[in-house]
Amino acid sequence: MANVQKDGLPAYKQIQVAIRKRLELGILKPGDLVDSERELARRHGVSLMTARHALTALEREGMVVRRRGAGTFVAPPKIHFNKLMSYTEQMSGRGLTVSSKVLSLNIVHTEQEIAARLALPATGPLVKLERLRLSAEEPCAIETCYFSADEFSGITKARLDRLSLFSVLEHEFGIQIAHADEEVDATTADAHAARLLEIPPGTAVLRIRQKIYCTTGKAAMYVLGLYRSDRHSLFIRRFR
Amino acid sequence: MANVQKDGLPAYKQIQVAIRKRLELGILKPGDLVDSERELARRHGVSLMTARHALTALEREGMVVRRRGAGTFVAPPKIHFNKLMSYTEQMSGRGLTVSSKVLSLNIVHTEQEIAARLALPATGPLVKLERLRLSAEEPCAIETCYFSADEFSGITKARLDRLSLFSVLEHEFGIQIAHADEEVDATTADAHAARLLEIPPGTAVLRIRQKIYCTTGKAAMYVLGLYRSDRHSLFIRRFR
DNA sequence: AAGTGGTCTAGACCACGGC
DNA sequence: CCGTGGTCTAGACCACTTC
Repeated sequence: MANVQKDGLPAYKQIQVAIRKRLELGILKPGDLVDSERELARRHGVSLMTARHALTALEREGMVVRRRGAGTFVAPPKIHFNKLMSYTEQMSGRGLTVSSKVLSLNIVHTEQEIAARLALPATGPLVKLERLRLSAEEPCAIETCYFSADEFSGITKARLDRLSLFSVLEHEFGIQIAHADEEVDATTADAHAARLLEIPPGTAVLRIRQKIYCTTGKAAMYVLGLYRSDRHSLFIRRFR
Repeated sequence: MANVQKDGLPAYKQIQVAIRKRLELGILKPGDLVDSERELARRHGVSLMTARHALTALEREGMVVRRRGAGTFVAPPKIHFNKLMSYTEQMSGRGLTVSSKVLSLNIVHTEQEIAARLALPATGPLVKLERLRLSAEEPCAIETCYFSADEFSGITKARLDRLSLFSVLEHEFGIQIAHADEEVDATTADAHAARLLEIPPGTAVLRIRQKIYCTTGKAAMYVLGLYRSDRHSLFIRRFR
């Protein structure tokens, strides 16, 4: 049968990878017509539903646009909508060099509200990791992460200077990150944040509170981020 | 065959409606186990893939959470993630009464950048509709919409005071809205905006620029929104 | 072991777009 | 008209969770 996954990757994801590669190589350019569902199915030796699955997911990422009767087209910009990526991943995907400075890393017992959001005991020990994110040597964002100290012990300061927190969690702790629910609003930088971000106090910044879930359905991490609004926009795609 | 759509609604959407109704009636509460794919398929007389489609889409809206091996559960909050809704629709969905005040409604020829974003001629006539959005008599947002004056002529000031712009476009102009690409950032209210929103100048506000597309793939409208950050949060769900 | 979601097949008909 | 995406069938096996 053709549905044997000889490698670990499902067929529909392999199709996505193939399309993404054609985009990176410049074979496909924005506006171009992507192979139709039937064409993809034939070429990859899969059924229509599988080829369809690949394209539908790519559309939700904003990579392609599908139009009934017309075809599937490569979307204009190179922005990944609705794609959960760590700061490191997002920025390096745009060719920007990023670095992080760990401002503080300690264990707290007093953040009852955040512990509750992670469905942990109110006084449960939490790792609180505060990092300043820099891109091209300029401070851009402050991210404060909270996660269970019991589950993720041994996260060292040294690692997080260069590695993505996501990759550390995924590779070294075997966590599979599934999705994040985010609350976005605007606020003004207080004195502390303004000094770190090198902006005047009272400047508007984008605030994002993330609750990150893993595939088991558990909330694994809570992140509070403050982003310089002159350096950041959030791109999202919403469907009717 | 069972796949005849005797009414206009596809089977998978009918299943969604049924689940949503059970939630509204209180039969289903957050945390509850939703019918499994097989159960839904049997009950609605559809195939597994169709029942599955219904649940998958509900998950992307944040209404349910799916866990392999365990089941599908009703998600805790009552927030619709990633669901494109007009201001009117969003607010009335939360039981808030909204009203709009049309600040200006005229035709402009000078907004070249916005015309370009809508793929219209640079000097093409654009309807510029500026509205103040109020919720419970309090000013909450300023929304400035731009759309082609040629295509959408006859939009009257009177209608837009109470009707959703989306519903006017969809019902009276036969437009089917498909999705919106949005750019979100933070900025400070200038004197004009601050006066209208009744906040001190310099307050941080959430700025959302929307490009709204219809099912034909055409960009139908461009919207610039300024939202009081003490009254608004944007909720989104992103996937890995 | 039983039940769940995740992937997949090999077809089908429909609605729509462009020629 | 033909090709496209949108919906749908009636099954199948796998990986996983729960008991």
